[in-house]
Amino acid sequence: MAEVPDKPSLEGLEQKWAQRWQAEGTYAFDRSRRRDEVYSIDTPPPTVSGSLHVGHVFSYTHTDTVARYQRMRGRAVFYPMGWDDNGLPTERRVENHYGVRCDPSLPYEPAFVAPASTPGSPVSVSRPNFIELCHTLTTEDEQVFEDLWRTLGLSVDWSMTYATISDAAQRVSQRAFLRNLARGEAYSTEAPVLWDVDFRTAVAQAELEDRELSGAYHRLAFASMAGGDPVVVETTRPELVPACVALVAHPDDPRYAPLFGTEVVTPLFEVAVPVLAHELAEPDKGSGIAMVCTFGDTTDVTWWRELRLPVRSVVGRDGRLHQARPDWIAGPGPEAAWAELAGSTTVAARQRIVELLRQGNALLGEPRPITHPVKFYEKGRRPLEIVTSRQWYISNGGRDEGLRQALLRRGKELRWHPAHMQTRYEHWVEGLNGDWLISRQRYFGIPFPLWYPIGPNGIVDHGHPLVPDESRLPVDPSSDVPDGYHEADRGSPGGFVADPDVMDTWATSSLTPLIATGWEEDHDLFSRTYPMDLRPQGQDIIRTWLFSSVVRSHLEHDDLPWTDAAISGWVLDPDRKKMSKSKGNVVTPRPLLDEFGADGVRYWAASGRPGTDTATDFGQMKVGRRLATKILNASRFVLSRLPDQLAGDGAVTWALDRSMLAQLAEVVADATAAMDAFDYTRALERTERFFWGFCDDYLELVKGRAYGEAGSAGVDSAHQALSCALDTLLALFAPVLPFVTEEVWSWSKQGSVHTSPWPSAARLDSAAGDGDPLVLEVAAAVLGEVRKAKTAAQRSLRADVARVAVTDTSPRLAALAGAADDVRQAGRVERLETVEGPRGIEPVVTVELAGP
RNA sequence: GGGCGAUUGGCUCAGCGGUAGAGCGCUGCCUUCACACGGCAGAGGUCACUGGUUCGAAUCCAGUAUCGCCCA
Repeated sequence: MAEVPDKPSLEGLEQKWAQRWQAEGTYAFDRSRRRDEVYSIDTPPPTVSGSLHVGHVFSYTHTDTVARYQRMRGRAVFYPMGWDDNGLPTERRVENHYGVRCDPSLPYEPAFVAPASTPGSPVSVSRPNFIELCHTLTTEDEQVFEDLWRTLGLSVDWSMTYATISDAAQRVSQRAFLRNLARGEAYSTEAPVLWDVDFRTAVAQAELEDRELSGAYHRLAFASMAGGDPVVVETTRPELVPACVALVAHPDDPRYAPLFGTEVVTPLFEVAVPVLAHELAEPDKGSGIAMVCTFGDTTDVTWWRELRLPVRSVVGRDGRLHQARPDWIAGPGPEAAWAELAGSTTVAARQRIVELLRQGNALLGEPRPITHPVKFYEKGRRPLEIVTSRQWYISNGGRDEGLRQALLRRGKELRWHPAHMQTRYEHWVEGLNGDWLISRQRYFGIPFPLWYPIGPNGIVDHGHPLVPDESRLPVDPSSDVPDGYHEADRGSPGGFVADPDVMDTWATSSLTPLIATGWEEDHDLFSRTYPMDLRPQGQDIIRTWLFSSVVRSHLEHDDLPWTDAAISGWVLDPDRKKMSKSKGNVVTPRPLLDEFGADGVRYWAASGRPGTDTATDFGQMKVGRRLATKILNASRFVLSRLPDQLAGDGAVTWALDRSMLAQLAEVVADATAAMDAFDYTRALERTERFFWGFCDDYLELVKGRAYGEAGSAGVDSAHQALSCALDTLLALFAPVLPFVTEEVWSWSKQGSVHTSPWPSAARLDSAAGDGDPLVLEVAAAVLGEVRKAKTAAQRSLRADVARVAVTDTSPRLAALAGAADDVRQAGRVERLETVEGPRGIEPVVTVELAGP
């Protein structure tokens, strides 16, 4: 039966088995199984517009080892793939790829064909055309990802694939939003928001990052209306002087206490503003008194809100100062000053106003250069501005202490791997300072399923949005019409207007546990897969994806979306530097798979425990490939020795064989415990260490007997033990090395190793009977001494040995006796003598080689 | 500024209270009938530093330093 190739090879295994697995439905989810028999995985949907790098391979392999283990444990594994093709990253890629720019004012062109090559300046296209291009490109990108995943051997059920821009995902996303709205968890409000002037959209707290920027403190003189010396303010943003609404100092600051309640006059613009007290003013910073502008930074927003200050906005959504003169700037001097600044960017305005201040003797001394942290959108290139606009929010505990505490409790309920990642979650939730801003002023995304009534007076009523029935979802309010209205009512008094925004990507991807499991779309599937078991993801998106998913499930179902979260570490470049496109050190996975094979690359990936940063290590991939080759060859040896039908009663009787199985039983127990704790690395290490010993020692010791050289005694036992050990080892390696194990499995068996049962330590223990691990240990040690003597004498390992004398303790000699014949055969030893030493003696092995 | 993690042979890492481990690399040997994309063996470390707890610390505690990441 065994069809063992003469020259087994790893070449082509990926293609061969990927096709076979697909054709045979090896990884198909069995949806007849009950929830408690299912293992359900919330796979991170990769951003298909992003470039593939070795980090993807790393973390997705981790998840796959868990999936494969659970499958072998008898669970029906629900392991779908998703594509995150919705949102800003896709828009950017489409803009760059085709050289286009979306202009929502243009009409749809049915015959539009994308430019073949990137022209010099972007071509403006209508919103529907733009969205078509997004769909076209993401479809291509998804195919590239899927091909890679198949080559890597991810055991996903490809029939369950979802995309975050699909109709089903849009329905789920809009439905979840409408329910948030109905329960009062979603609301819109007009408020200051952080605004990226290049992307022209609001951004959420979770998407901010601080960057160190060089700037300068400018000392500005504000004349006091109470008389006396001017008040000196130090600011990094003098261009915001026209937006100044107050000065604040710390309430305990004796320098400014006498001024509280008085007014000062802003330089150049001659606006009277109050001097106020607030704890957030830092006496050590600059002159200790700050200019409050609407709005220069987030502290300004706090002061504006808590001190109930007016809004005097000067920066527009394009990042430029308004053209029109604000009405609080009046008089010849101020108006002339404004005219100098109107319409310019903040950077240009800053330069100009410094000159004007200097001319007006309001600038004291020269600007003092500093570096300071400035808030950026994580994908942005210019500092964020703060503008006031109407936006949609979902409660996330940032403004509701009860909800915050509930979400912190959810974080404690979740089992984190590694455990310390929970701290990241807690710190984030504790530090939230506002609700979750989910609206984005962009195009390729899921629209808010909302319209607003327009009063007879033409005023839009944002307080009473018109919502569709859930059965109508998904809706696009820009083309669909609210119930009870006609298209002709759009935009007219007494009619309606569509919400123009789309939801942020995270507002949809926070719902992947609901999208993947078919919430309200496929009740049967949902009942078998939700709540899910595992969320695997990167540590960088704990505050975004993980947290927002917890928020949505908590609000929608009052539960956690999964029981376990496995957080993977970073993949670093070969020099342990973090990979980034800008450094140009990104390693792409295709060439690695070609060079080392999927098993080799997976072996490297599996060396990274959850949460551990791991350097890209070609050496480890080479080692993995060598291990795969070794498995191939050792298996060929074992299987080619075995008869078609194992003879005898199937019992393992020989002491050495029983010893090996007893050792293997320990390995299985250890590996099983490790896999249960998501420690695939330890499971692999234990298996691998045993396997090399198995090859170096046990196979050498058993070789002669398995060949039948020593007569029939123990032949059946050897065959039985070899067969059992091989099956066990293949199963233990299968989660990490799916291709080589499947290939070898197919030489002697029907079906897939990946759907065979995970080995049982108890079964091996029972097969080992009274087997004592010490037998193989001592026999291997003696054999090792024999090899060492031959190596030292520069002789071939086949050289004959006249005599071996072993001095050791009684129990160890007794163990050796059980394998004496095997040791003599393997070492080509003529005489094996033993001398019993006292307890605690160090073993001594004397080897006398035969003549040359 | 606050927090989290790391610091073990040249490199990558395991060990986490009882005489320092693995792989890679390096050196030497072996053309062995499963494997030369191999095998066997050898050399190589005062476990970052300073204190403390303990009969005993790489392992527990405190502090210091360096590195990485997260949040201000």
